[in-house]
Amino acid sequence: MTSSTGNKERAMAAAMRNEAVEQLVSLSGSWFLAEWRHDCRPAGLQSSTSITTTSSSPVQESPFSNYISSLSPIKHDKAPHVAQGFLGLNSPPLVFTSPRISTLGRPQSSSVEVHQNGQVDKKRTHESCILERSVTELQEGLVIDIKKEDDNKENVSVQPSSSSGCVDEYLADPVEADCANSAYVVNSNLKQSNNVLQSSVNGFTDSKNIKVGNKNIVGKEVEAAQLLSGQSEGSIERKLTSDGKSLMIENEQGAAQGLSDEFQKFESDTFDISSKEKEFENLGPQKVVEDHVDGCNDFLQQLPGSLQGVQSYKDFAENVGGDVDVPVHSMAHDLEASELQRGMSRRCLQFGEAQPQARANCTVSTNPAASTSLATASEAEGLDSSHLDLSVTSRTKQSVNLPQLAINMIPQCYGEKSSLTVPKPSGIGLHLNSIVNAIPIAQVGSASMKLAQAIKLTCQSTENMDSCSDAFEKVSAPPQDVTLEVKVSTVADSAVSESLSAMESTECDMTLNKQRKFSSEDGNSDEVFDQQSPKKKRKKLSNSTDGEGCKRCNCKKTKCLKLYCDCFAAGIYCTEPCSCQGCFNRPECADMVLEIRKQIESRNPLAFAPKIVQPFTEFPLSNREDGNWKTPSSARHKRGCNCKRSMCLKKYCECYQANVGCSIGCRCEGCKNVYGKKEDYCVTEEMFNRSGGERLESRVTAKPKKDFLHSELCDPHHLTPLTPSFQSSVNGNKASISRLLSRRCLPSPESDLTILSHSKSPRSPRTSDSNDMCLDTSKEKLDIESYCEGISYNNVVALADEFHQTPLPNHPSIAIGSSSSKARELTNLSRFQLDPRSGSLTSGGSLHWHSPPITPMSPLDENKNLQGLDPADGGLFDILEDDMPEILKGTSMAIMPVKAGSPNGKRVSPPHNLHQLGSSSSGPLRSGRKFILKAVPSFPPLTPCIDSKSSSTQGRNDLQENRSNE
DNA sequence: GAGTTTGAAACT
DNA sequence: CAGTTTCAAACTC
Repeated sequence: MTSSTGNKERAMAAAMRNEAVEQLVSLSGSWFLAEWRHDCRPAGLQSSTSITTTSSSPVQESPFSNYISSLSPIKHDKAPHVAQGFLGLNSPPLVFTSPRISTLGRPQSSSVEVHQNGQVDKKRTHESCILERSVTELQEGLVIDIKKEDDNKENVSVQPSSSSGCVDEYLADPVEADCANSAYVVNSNLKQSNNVLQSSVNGFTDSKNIKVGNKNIVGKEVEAAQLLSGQSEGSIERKLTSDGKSLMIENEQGAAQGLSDEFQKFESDTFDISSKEKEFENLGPQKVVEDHVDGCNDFLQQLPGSLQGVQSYKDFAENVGGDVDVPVHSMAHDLEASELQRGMSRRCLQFGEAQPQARANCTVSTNPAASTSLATASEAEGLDSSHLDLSVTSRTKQSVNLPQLAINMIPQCYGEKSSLTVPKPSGIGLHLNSIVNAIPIAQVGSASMKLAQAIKLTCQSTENMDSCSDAFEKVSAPPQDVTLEVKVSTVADSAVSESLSAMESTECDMTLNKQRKFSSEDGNSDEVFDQQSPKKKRKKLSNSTDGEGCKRCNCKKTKCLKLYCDCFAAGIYCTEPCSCQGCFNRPECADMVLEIRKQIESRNPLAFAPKIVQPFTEFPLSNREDGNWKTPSSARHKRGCNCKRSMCLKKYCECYQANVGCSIGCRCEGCKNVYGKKEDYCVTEEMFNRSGGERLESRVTAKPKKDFLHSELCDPHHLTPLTPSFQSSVNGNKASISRLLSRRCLPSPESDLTILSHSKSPRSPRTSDSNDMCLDTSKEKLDIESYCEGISYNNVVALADEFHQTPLPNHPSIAIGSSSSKARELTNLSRFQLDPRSGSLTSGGSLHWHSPPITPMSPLDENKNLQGLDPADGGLFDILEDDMPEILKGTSMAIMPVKAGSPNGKRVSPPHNLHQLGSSSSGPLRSGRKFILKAVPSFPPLTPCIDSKSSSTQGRNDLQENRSNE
């Protein structure tokens, strides 16, 4: 009887689900759902409907499946991959899944919600009716199915979940669902681990109580006399799962007097009903739960005798939480074995695979508390991991083009939400995993998994795609996105969960929103997942900050396509650790990223230049005799900071954050930078001026120090003193010179530094080459030397490479620094992506090099660079400087520090002086570059600092000495 | 974990 | 170009 009825019920449930799905679609009005339904649902539905093997088919059928199939790696991976990912996710799945599942369950929950809204009464009545039916049917073993049908009718969503009798009922009633979930959980737990069960049990006392009670009852029934004679264990389970209600009914009817007896026994048991009830209430934060509970309670109440029975059930359930669980599990186990494999299995199985998980998920989602309880820390971690895994996979797939279908299907997925979606998938994954782990049935699960992955991928990819397509449009419509995300996730989940999930997923979509509302407290699993988990990760990771180079961003609105994003600014793609939302800074969106970069560069060619530049020279200044430099390193912030309140003593200050001292370029107020005060820097400059004052003066003349540093320095010409002679030489060897220059100039900021270094560095006389080239002044030589010292470009590059996390392919970022091998610097360098090839930035001047970042343009080979650069072209030099390793190697020289570093970003036309100089020396320099000067405070070009310096430092003296020597 | 502060980036 | 707004990180509670 039961088996046949169960089949019928299943069929009914499937039909109901389909209808429900359609209804949901219509209701939702989201084309997405419709799309999904058409494309995917069939498979999912089928799977759901057809208990057994649907899983695989659905995947294939769905576009997603195609997509997945297209992705060979994924395919392979899918099973394993997904499984793993899910597995990883699995742990978390509880959380995720639950929400999703809950959403799935939600249908019920939704219905429940409706009930809450006012349909509760209906529900109760309905339940009562159902119960009555069940009473009769229970005997037959059909009760559950009937209920499902009823529930399905009323609640579109619910039934799907309940496809199989027991499951259906669980699903149908939120409470039941919860209970079912708990039961499943328990079962799964039994299969998987007791811990989960306990957590679930603890979390869902209500549902558990009910379910457990039922189960227990059932068990008792079975034990007692197997009230349902002839009923298979599965049927029994179904009855049990169906709810205490049915049991109650039975009790009332006396059909299951044995049960009643048992109930009485339970009552007699130590269980405190009141406490249970309290728990129940507590547990019932969610409307659904409450509704269920209420409904159950009401129903029970309606049934005079039932109440006690119910209470007993509750108590029993509680007991079950502890003692009962085991027996129940054992029972469930056995039953599961039979049922799962049988009819129940369908739902469960299909679910099955997903089922346990799905249920767990459902429970979680439905019952926030339950979810929370269920989600153990480990699980949460698992979720995170799963999430990570997903992200990883997505990345790995980055290149993969999502099928447009998928994209089309999920147009909205992109954007922040996409990110959200990802997690959900993970959730799915979890389900799958759990399924896989728990139940061998994996096949279906795998299929669903595949779908889920595909969906995820599509979502992500779509996001990317969309983002790409949309290009720069800002992500918006958060609300929609959310829903979409939910849908997506739900879809994925559904895929995972299979047929049931399909229906449920749609419902879930519907319900998710509600649930989220409900569960907002819990934190929407999805959202939480998306955000919180990332945050957590982020925090964890953030500490590490990738080891060094990479910071993890947490962008929410910029999509990681603006300089606000550290990753984007650093010319690297966002990575897993990032907790950014709607991130487009991914390989998938390389085109988009490039465009944006170009745009930004167009506005500020140096936008992507390393912020921290090491002076060519390590600067004598800092470490050298003078000792004036406090900064640990000679490095300085290219643009300088603009701190007003932090006094450059907090990480708000970019200089401080980079562990570099403030420089002239800084506009900070009250600078107390421990790494070097601006004043000190000025002093050094002064020294420089004095030592090389001539040059400086020529360069600086009009500009404030900063400007001076930035622009002038950048300009080789400015450096000029050298220029004339230098030029001559330069002309002869543009390339060489350019190289040299480039080196020096490397980073604009550096340029400043370089200049300083020049002035300061007097001491090191190193480079023979440099000597050759130029340098008129010994200083220059020194500078060069120092520069050479500090930098071995190659070293730098290597370091940078090492540190590269995810260098943008083309990113030309220059690692200037080379300076010594300081870890910090390295890190800095790592941040900047060096162009491995040339190491140089290409572009002339500020302009191009950016493009490279993304695109591998770097083409500029050194040669090109050199050529392009022409010593004359200051801009190129500036930019290139950094890059040119060869230069460093080879010539020493240089002198032209051009730089680029435009200080705050404002562009400055090349200083006239420079032009003059440059013109004389080499016109090109001037033309090319844009000088970005921050507003230089009104420093008299050098003077103020110089003045301050007066006291000054040995460095100056040294310089003077050097000069004198020369 | 949420809210505030800070300063860079972006916008007008 | 200056001023304002937006943004994300850093910081505080």
